[in-house]
Amino acid sequence: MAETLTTTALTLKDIAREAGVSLATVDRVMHNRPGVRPDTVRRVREAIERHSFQPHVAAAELARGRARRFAFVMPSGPNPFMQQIEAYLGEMAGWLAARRLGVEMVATDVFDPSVLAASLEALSGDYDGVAVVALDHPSVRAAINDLVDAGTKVVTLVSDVPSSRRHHYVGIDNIAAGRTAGALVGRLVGQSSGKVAIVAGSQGLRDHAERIFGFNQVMASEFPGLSVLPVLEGRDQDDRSEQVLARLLGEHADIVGLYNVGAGTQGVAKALSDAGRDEVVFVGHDVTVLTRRLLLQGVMDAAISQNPGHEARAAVRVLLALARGEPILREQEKIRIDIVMRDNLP
Amino acid sequence: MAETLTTTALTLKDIAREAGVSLATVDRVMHNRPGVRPDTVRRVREAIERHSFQPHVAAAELARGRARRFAFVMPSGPNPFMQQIEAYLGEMAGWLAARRLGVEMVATDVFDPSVLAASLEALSGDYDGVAVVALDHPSVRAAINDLVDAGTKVVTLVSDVPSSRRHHYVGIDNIAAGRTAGALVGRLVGQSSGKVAIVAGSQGLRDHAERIFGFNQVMASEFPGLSVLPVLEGRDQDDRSEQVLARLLGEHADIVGLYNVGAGTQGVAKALSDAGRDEVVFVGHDVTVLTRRLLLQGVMDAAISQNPGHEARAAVRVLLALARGEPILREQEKIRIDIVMRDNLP
DNA sequence: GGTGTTTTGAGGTACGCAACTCATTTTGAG
DNA sequence: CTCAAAATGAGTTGCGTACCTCAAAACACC
Repeated sequence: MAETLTTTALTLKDIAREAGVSLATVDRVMHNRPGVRPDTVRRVREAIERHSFQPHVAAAELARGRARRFAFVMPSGPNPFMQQIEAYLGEMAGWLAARRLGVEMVATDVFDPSVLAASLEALSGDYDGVAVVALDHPSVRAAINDLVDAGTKVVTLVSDVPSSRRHHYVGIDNIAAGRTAGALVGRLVGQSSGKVAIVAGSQGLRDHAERIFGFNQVMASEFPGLSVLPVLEGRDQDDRSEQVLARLLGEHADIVGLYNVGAGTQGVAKALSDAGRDEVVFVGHDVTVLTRRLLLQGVMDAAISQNPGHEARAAVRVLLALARGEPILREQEKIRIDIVMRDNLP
Repeated sequence: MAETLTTTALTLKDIAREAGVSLATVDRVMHNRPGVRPDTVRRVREAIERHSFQPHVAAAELARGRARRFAFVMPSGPNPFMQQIEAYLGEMAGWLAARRLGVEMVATDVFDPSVLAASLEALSGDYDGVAVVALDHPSVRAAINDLVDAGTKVVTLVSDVPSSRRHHYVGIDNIAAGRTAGALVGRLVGQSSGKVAIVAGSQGLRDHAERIFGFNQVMASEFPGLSVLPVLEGRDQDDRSEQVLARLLGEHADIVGLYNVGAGTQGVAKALSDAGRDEVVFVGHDVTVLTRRLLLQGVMDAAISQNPGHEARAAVRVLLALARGEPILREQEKIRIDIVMRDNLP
């Protein structure tokens, strides 16, 4: 009836006795320190295995004394999504303090590879872990690898650098996000013909490119009657997004769907309403004060969201687990693609 | 440029010096032990506030010695959702062991108030925390309150008992879930007239009743052209759900939408396909092996999901935070209503 | 057998806090 | 002013690990 999921209550001392060695030797084995004969190592390892011994995380943490420092390298300038991440880190202040974790924000121009790389290099040695919103570029990749080689734990946040040796990526699968957007636009349009517009920040950004790729995939295979117009680039700015979209709306009277890949949402919404085209199915990204209002007003039909709070917390937890040498709860740290409509606004 | 979010590195000793008292007195204040003058209490509290001092969680955990025990009271019998929760707890085994947390599963008949109440009473005194999938019934409420009075931390899981004094509810807002289902059915149907069917387990179950309420709310206000048929009760069983739905489909040729509130999904799907009505928009709950397949096949159009892994982990984290007297990260522990379609299947 | 090197044992300290005891000081009532 | 009660100080122990030193033992090599 009552089934226990955990067992351990042993200490290092028990392992030492079990393996017939002293505490010091067990300690050497546990931390891969030299000076233990291979045969002895094996005996100790076996004793650990046999009881599936786990060091008491509280004791380990206390014993090491030294506090840990993490750095979050984020875009400078006003970006609502990043501000939310920062805000959530602020909310964790108590949690962090109780664990003697120091988290520092480092603002930099993440869109300039050399500047970003320099910022990363500057962190070397001072931090136990670094979370970075990274551009995928050779010099950035090299900077990340240098950090890793120096023993710093590195996670990429929101935007990945898969070719680097970063330990983990905390963010969504952007191709799947684009596919989801495509499925939503297609389904919500609910008719078999018409045109669909895409507004992106830049096709040079990895995440935007991936989203567009996924979007087109679904449109082509599942909604062949809908024709996708060439991608507009709004540089994630409101005014520019508004201009390019307004022109497009003027040229095509039969636009029935719109996918806004990045930011600049305010401008997109304005172009739509100024043109009197509120009936166009409008799917965008992220739940912010603005998109929340647009959803409630019915201007936006759905938002694809990656929970910034979850990303912030996941990044911290992953860095901490990496630093402690603990396994990562992959399922927990996976960032899900949320579909947010008016009625499930968080 | 680099902005620090945390400060603390103080110890109890520093607070004692700061307040001009001894360690013993600080300890008395921290743990609300008697024998300290109100004025002294104030001085110590102020010193703690001033530096926003937080006890080192690792040191505190280590010092208390005793391991913590939590019990999960779950429905007996095969229930995929509950099995998933149990599985996720299993995945946390290492995490739990490293923190010397014992988690035990207690299977019981949660649908029988007296049996459930008795199971809860039996736990009294043995556990630091209890998570329970609870029926909302006076005797269950009383049992929960008794546990709380005995100092045990109690969280309700999946299904709440709001009238009890449980410390926390880990689960979704079921009215909002129903509203979300309504919005999806309405939008995906994409036409202004037709009938919509509802299959529920029982209208006596709190969560089902709430979902139906939310669903009807949205249908009435936003999709007046769609008429909702009387609720079918399938007792969460496949065969019964299939029978009642098959009969209804025979009676109404103009059913365009279907909301399956609880389990019995297999039967619902079978009734639909046997009747050759695959075009009906079908929205249900939870991502299981079955619903995943149905979504991929296009039989189901969307699933409203509450992440069971998140619920399991949140319950453990909340119980631990409660037991330690730590604040709860509400944003983190809030269970979101996920909309899952084919392209964002987790 | 002697020498030098590697491996191991033994032991200690520190980490920050909880929980406790016991002695001492302060306070307030009579 | 006295005495008991209340308040406070001082100190101890233990939690399980990390990290360090020093000495002893085992070993390899000539």
